[in-house]
Amino acid sequence: MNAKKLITDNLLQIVRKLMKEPVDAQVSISEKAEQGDYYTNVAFRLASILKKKPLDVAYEIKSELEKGTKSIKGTTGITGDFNSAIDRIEVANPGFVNFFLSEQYLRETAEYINKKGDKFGAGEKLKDQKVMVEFTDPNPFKEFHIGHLYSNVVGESLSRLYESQGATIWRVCYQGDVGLHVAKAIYGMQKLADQMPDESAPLSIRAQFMGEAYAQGSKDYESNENAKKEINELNKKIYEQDSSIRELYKKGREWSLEYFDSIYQRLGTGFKRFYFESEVGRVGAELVREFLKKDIFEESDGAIIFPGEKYELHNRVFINSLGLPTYEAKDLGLVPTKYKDFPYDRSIIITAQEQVEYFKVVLKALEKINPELASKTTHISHGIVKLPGGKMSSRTGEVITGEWLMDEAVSRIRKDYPEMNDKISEKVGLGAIKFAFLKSVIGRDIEFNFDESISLTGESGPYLQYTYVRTKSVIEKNHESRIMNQGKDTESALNLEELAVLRQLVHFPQIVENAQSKLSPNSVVSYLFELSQRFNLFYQKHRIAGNELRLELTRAVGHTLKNGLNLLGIETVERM
RNA sequence: GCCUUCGUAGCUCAACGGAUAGAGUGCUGGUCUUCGGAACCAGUGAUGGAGGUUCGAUUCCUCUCGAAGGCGCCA
Repeated sequence: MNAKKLITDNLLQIVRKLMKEPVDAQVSISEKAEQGDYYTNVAFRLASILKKKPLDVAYEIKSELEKGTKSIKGTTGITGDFNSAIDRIEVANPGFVNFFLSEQYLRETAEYINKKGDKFGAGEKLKDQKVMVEFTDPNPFKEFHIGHLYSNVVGESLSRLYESQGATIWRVCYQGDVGLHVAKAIYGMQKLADQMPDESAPLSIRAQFMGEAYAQGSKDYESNENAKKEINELNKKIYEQDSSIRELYKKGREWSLEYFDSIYQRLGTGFKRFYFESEVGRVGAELVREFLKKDIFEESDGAIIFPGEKYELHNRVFINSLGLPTYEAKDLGLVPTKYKDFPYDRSIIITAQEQVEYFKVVLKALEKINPELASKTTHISHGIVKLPGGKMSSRTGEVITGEWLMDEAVSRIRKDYPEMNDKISEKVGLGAIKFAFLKSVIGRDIEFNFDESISLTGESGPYLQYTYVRTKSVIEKNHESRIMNQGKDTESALNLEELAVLRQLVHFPQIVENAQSKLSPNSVVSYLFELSQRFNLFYQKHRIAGNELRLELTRAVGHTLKNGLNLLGIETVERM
């Protein structure tokens, strides 16, 4: 199955023969049909060392390869032999060596994929690895906005990519249940007490009330001196777990968490553990005080800071002058707490990019305290979701919530396709959102415009789901009409469109592996879209029913689309 | 002021240092005796600017212009 490995191994032998020093022989996927299925640029590297022309070296490599190629062991599945997998080798200006897969190999690929089914695309690179992934991180008492939704979609997809390579994943979520925002929300709850819904009210009503309460408290905090004082007092009470606010605190926290749970369920994320700031603050503060004695931290203006400036970063306060742990200290305390629960090989923390500089400092402090855990921790940042109408602000209540976006996408689908049932429109609507979020590189901002971003045609989630449905439908129809197979058609050459599809299918496992190591779900998105394009063109030009090879190919496309969409957290439907 | 990230078609996005910079959308014009038209085909159109490194630069380095984010008691 692994043609790339076959080429690489043979290439390495040749390189070793031509060169005294080891040179890395890279084999890449070609981008154009006339450039074959794989190419290597190794001739360029050799040329500068050998002081020859790249083109001459390329020809030399080609003839060496043609002279003696060996099969390799361990190539799973089909043809593990170079000569039957590779149809021909071509040299192209100014020194590329291109490899063309044989038709036999491509035909066998479709069979191979159908045998693998749901497992096609999976690898074992990270077998036995334990990875903890922290993402979404909304704050109780505040709303779940589209930024959280984006973070969730990114985190879920990265988790699935890790899982596809054999890793054991713990999804976790870290939430701020103490702090000024909570005080603001509780203040708002008190002020709006007469509007507070009953316990028995629907979740959406209670969640909406919490959003309003926070906005109210937030507004008053800035415009009203007395309110500000009062909220600061509330904040202290929260840390002290004062009985006067216990009821409201409990209620607000529960409502929020219940609401978040309903969202995770809808999105398909199963968190293994929820962490709260209230539980890691003390651990963090103790760590800071302990290492204050060892001069890792310093006292400054009554606070305890980490002197990031010593390491070309910036200073940050870990314990404020009131003696309370800041976010920094809490994050520090979170690390060993996590590790105790799940002794990971790698811990990934996903946040928006505004925390990039912040995390550099925290991780530097961690490095001084616990180098081992620091080396296992990676911070990954994603961009923010930008709205055309200006910035989103949760302080003023001008937010787009995650739920609103999901509902809006689903109702858009319902409007366009009224006969579709609710279960399907839900999957298609969420698919459109997830696709829109994952098609760009993680780390860049997303320019969000509902009409353009949540597309139902062209490069979109629904297009891929539609293509999947089409593969299913065609196979089903073929079955119903009992069109008998006209023979396996092994003699006639594959046509251009069949070739295009097969040559795309071959690369899926490599794309997945690469997407995991580069943390780029967007490369899976591009791949699946191109596969769909090729399949739809093939469908347009050729009749599938009654032709065994084409049916086999159609099935293989179906499996690949399903597996690929699954990596993006997008569900397929059988009908739409 | 300092630090980080980013400037690619009208718009939204791609492109391990590789070949003629790809898509979607928009606009123009086409395809149907429907195995699902949420489809398919053709045309249109781009690397902010100036240097440098390299066989080769959207990608790496320097400068410059522009945008976003961050910079001790928020998270």
